[in-house]
Amino acid sequence: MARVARQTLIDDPRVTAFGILVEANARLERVMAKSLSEEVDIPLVYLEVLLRIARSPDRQVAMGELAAQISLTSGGVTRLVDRMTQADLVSRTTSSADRRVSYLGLTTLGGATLERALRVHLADLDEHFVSRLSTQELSSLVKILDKLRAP
Amino acid sequence: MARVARQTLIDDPRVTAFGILVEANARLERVMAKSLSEEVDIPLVYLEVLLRIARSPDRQVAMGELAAQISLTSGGVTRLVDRMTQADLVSRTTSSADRRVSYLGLTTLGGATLERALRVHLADLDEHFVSRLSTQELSSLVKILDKLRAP
DNA sequence: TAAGATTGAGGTTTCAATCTTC
DNA sequence: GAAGATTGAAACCTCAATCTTA
Repeated sequence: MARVARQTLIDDPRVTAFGILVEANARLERVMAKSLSEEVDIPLVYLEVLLRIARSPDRQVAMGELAAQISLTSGGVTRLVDRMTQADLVSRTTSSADRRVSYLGLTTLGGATLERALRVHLADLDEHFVSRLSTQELSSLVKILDKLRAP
Repeated sequence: MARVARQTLIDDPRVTAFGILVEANARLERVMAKSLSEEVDIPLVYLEVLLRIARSPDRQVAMGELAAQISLTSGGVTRLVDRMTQADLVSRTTSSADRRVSYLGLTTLGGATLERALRVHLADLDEHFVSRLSTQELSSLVKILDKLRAP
């Protein structure tokens, strides 16, 4: 019957599974963002940017690469970096090899802010993420999610 | 040493684990959104709303409940529903029991759009989500993420 | 007074067009 | 012409204040 078929479509376990992923992610991001905003006075995306820079070779990232890593468009990253530059957290330097690309680095304040933010973030992760899972569950989760991450 | 400590903080496995969750989620949402936009001409959040309504008792949801489910503020939901009403996908009806609350239901077009969108969405899920995991991995993932979802 | 929803103001992101450099 | 980054316009969301009903 059509009605039964429609019901099945709506409650399809694949749809539900994806929904649970989205919900878990949204909830965690909300919690992390609130905490960072209150205790370090930066939005969550700032931490993501600072972290990507710190983890990059020579602690420098090209704008385009950063855009891909944090899932924003190039225009979005341009403005985001504008704000972070205004706040003296990052600084731009144009590449000497290819003057179209501009590299992003941490300022002194940016490095210090990253460290403060990471301590707050780790406490949040312990409270809302790690403590809810066993060691095995956490490693399974990472292993599985990693398969979903690559293009 | 300070330098070693900082390095460890940046590469802490808990931070990395959360980062992988965010990346996997972002990538999947991007893919799903692109596909829905191209093939059904609706944003991903429209599907989320249509689905929440269809899954609710009597196929009706209060605005506030919807806001909690899809992780938006009440103001955000008001405008989202405005747009969807404009597109004749949903309709508001004020509750007779409590005239402060307004319930959201599917229009005929909304129901048909939901069905079309779900078929596209399921194909995407198979291609980018389900096919990358074993049956066991998928069920593990759901079980683990479910623990991270509750408040 | 409190709860549910809406509105105005402000901030962030996307999309498309543009500018610069290769 | 193509790639990397930026800009203007528009879309969307949040926050706080407001309106309505309980």
